[in-house]
Amino acid sequence: MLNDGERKIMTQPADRIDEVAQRRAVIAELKEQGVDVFGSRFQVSHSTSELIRLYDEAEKAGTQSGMPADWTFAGRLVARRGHGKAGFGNVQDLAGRLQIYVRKDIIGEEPYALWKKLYLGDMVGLEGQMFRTDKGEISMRVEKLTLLAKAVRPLPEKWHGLQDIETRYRMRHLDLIVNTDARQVFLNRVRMIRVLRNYLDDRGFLEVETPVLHAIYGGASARPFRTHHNALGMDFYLRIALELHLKRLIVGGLEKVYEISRVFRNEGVSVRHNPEFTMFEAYWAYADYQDMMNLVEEVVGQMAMALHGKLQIEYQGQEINLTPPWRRISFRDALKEESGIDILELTTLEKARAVAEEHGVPETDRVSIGKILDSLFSRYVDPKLQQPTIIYDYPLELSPLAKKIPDQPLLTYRFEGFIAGMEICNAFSELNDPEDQRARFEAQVEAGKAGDEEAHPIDEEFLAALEQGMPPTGGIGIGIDRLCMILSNAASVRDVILFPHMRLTPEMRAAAEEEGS
RNA sequence: GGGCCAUUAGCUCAACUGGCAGAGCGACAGACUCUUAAUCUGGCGGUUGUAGGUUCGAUUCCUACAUGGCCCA
Repeated sequence: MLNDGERKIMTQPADRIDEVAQRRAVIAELKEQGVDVFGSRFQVSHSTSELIRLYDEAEKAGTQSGMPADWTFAGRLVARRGHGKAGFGNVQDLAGRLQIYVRKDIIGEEPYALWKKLYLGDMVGLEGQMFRTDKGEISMRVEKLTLLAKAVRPLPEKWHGLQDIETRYRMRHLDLIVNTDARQVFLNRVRMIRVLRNYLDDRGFLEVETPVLHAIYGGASARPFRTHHNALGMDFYLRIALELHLKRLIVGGLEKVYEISRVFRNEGVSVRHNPEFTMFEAYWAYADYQDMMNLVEEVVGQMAMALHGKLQIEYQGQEINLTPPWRRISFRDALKEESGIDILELTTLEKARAVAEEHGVPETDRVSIGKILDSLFSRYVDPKLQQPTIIYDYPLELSPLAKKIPDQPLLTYRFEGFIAGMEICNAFSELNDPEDQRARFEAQVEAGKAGDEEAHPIDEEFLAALEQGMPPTGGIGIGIDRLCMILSNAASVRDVILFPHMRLTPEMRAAAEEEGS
């Protein structure tokens, strides 16, 4: 199978060989000379930033002349400036970049010839002596140069870098090499999740793993993906939430559990939606939704401190203040304030539909009171919730898994947290009355029959667990991707997902069809 | 699902009203032992997203499609 470069060579005269072919030719030449072009283990003694810091400290102590000449580091050659018998380069590792100074009279004839045959993008290991150049840059004077891997493909342009958004998502490795801010986002993400784990582990929560393949989907309002198990001869759904299995563990006496993992929702892709995304859910026996409000405020605050060292962060040009407590307002009051609609007056589907029509709710959303309320709320209230806000006491119709408020038959102990107009968490005092839960499931089935495609079916296994007796429990789910957007100032969810889902390119589709036939 | 915009050299981008498709970087050949977007000299590099249409002539105008982006639902 020919690659693009090779295909081009065959249609071009010999003096018009493209860059990839040139690089392949050099690799062949080096192999001929016995050079290990794709090297093996290399002992790295320091990172670039450590080397710079250590030299800087030695200089301040006046001991730099006694520094060892056998320190090593490794990385990708990202810039090079030649001078005939000497040259400078910049080598990048995860920690940063370090300038290297390569002299023929130091490393020798043959190694210098190898240096001349290096391309931008090649992976190298360096050993040498730290020093400061006349222009003042801490650098390594290379004593030994080891080729660790040749790059067949060139890097994106060094000054403007990789701008093309599509290529950044499809070829994330290039994005990570070239765009330091992209790399920073994913380092932020790692740190965020570490903070979250530490927070929960410190408080005695158990991290567990529950099935991804579900015979019956539930725990959220969403359309599922379907897949098939050949040996069992049955269809499965990819989970849309972690909720129901985790609550079964609460019934089982695990008391405090959490899971951080992928869920799948069969919906469109957008700036805020990827079909698979990372969900965090925690359940805490004997607690309630008030405890969950404190939890989310604390943990998000700790994340912000870990990433930015403060609770005031900037998101898309506006300052967001994450200092607890966040503004708290009930669902009813929030909707009334922004639209004048009082949810307690929408007691029948007819009344709700009339209001919905009046406010221009699309017909497809007018299938149930729940859907209508959801639609009205998203339109009038969501965009107003820029500063962190907790919206509490959600309508019953929207909350099939939350406990009712005793003297408010239409409301539940449920809240959602919003930042920058985005829903970032969803929590409730969990419904633990199995009879009530069965009735809620049945209402979902009715909503499904009425055309709500996001309604879910009855889960008998879950009900059997509830019938065993579940302690009163507080539960919460946090969408990690959106929180990462906010904490990393990313406009699109695709900027915080390493490999966001994209349509097939025509070439990929052709290859897939060939494979399938 | 609807609207708008984009797609030109490996990368980042130009090309006036329809009239010979250009530049910078990278890569190639050469010079250069403190440069850092190194510099200097020389040559190379194109199915203008795909398929049609209008035209003497299309990167440019029209249609459809593909991919991406933005806005709306």
